[in-house]
Amino acid sequence: MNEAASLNFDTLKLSCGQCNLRELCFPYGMPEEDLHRLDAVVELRRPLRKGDYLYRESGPAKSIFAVRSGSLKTMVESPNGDEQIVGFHLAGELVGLDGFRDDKHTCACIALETSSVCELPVSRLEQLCEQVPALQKQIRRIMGKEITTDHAMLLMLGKMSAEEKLASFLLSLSRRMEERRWKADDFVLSMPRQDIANYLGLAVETVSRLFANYQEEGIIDVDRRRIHIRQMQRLEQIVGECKS
Amino acid sequence: MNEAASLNFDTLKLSCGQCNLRELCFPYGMPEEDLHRLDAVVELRRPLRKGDYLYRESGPAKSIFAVRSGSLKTMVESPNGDEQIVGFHLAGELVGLDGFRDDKHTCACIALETSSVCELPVSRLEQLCEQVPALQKQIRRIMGKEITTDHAMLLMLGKMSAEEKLASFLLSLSRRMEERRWKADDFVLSMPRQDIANYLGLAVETVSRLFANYQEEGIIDVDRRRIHIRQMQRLEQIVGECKS
DNA sequence: CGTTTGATTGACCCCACTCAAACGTGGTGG
DNA sequence: CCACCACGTTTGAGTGGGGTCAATCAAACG
Repeated sequence: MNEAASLNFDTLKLSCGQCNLRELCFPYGMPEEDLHRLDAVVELRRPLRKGDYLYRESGPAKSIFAVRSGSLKTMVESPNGDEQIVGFHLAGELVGLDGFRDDKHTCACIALETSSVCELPVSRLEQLCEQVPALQKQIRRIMGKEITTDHAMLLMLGKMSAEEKLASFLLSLSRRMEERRWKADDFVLSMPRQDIANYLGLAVETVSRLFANYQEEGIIDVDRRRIHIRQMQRLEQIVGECKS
Repeated sequence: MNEAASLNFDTLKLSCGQCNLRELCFPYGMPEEDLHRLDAVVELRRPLRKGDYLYRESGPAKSIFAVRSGSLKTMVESPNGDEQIVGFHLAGELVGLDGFRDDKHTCACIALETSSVCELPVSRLEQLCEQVPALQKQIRRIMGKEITTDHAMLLMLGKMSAEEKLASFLLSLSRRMEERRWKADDFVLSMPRQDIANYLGLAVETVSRLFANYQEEGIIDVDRRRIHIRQMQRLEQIVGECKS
C-alpha cells in the first residue's frame, strides 16, 4: 500500500463547473448555479487499479459513479457461471444505474486500467433532487440514454455478423473518442482482445482474424492495442450493408 | 371507424388503487394516499388492435405507457433496415422509458394483439413528482429494472446457444404468467414464431425445430401458440448447463 | 372453396467456434 | 544482460451449430 494512496481525496476535488468533462457527464445542460449544489454531492474516490472492482454483482448500491479518467467495463454473470460484458465506459460516462432497481447491483464493474471516478451517493442525490427539480429530469435522461445504448447493443448481438459487429464497435469507440476531443481515427484500446470478443459475442480468434482482415484491406492499421482508422467510410459501409 | 371507438375513454377510467395490476405496475410499493394523486395523471387510451403502433421510432415521446391488457413488442431498427425486437410487454409492464433521453423514442412499440394501455403524460408526471417525492424514486426503480432486464437479454444473445435461448424465453414468460396469477405451465403465446426468432436472434426454422425437439423429449406440449410446460426443471436445467 | 399467412420439415452449406500450436512481449529473477 | 516464464495474441485446420433455400402443410379468412 502506497502512503500517498491514503490521502484525503476530498482535498483534490474539482468542481463540476470547472471539470472539462462537464459537457459529457452528469452536468450536461444544467444551469451554472445548480452545478455548485451538485459539487456538494460529489465525492472523489481513490483511483482504481487495473482489475479492481468498483462494485460487484448483488453488492449494495448506494451510489452512482462518473468516470473521471481511465475506463471501466460492466459485466453480468449467467446461471452457469460465464460472463457477458455489457458495456465499456469512458471518461464522463456514468455507471451504477442498474442499482436503482432495488439498491442492489445487478452487474459488476471493473477497471480496465488505472482509473478514477466521482462518486454520487444516491441519498444525497435524492435530497438535492427536492431542491433542484431539473436534476430529476437529468437522471431520467441519463437512464434513458443507457436504455437506448443497451437497445443498440441488442441489435448488434442479435442481427449483426461478426464483421459488422467489430466495425460497429470500432465506430462507436471512434465517436466517443471524438466527443472527448481525442483523435477519432487514432486511439488505444484499453481492453484486451478477450474482452472485445466477449462483448461482441464472438471468439477471441474471430476478433483477431477480423482485425487482420481489416488491416489486409487497408481499412485500419493495428499494432497491439493501437488502432489507426484509415478508411472510416468503409467501416460505416460495413455496418450499413447487412445481409447483402 | 367504429362509432363505439370514439367514446370518451376517461369515463371508463379505473383508479390505480383499485386496479388488479397495481402490484405489478407503476403503483407498486406506493402509499395509498399517493395513488389518488396518480389517478389524476393517468389517461386511458383507446384500445390498440393487432399491429397498431403505440409509438414509432424517432417520434415525439410525451408519455410513458402501462400495459393494461393484451401485449406489445418494442423494436429497434438497424441502419440497413432490419429490425430487432428488444422486448415483449405484458399487462402491468411499462413501455416508453427510452423516450426520457431526449423526448424522442428510440424504438417502436406495436400491439401483438388487441391491447389497451394507460397513458402517463411526462409533463403531468413531472408536476406530480414535485408534490410526491416518492414518485421520483419509483421512476428510477422502474428504469433500473428495465436496464437490468436489458442486461439479462444481452447475456442471452451473447452467450447462449439456440436451445438455451428458447428455454430461457419460455421460463421468463412462465414466471411473468405466474406473477399475473395465470398458469405458469399453460399459456398462449401472443407472438408469432417469427417474432420469437427475431427476439432470440435465431431463424424461424430453428425455433420451430427446437419446439419440436422439446416436445419430442416430453419437456413441453406445443399446439400452435398454446404452450404446456410438462417439465419445468428440465428447462431450468437447460439454461443452467451452458457449454457442457 | 381458393387464397393468404404462418408453421413445419428436409437438404444443404457456410460462418464462426473449437482445438492446437506458434508467436511475440513484457516482466522477473538469476 | 540474458534466460525464462506467463500471458495475450495470432495463425492454421477441421468441424458443427444454426442459417438459407425450398417445398409442404395447416389454419384463418374472404
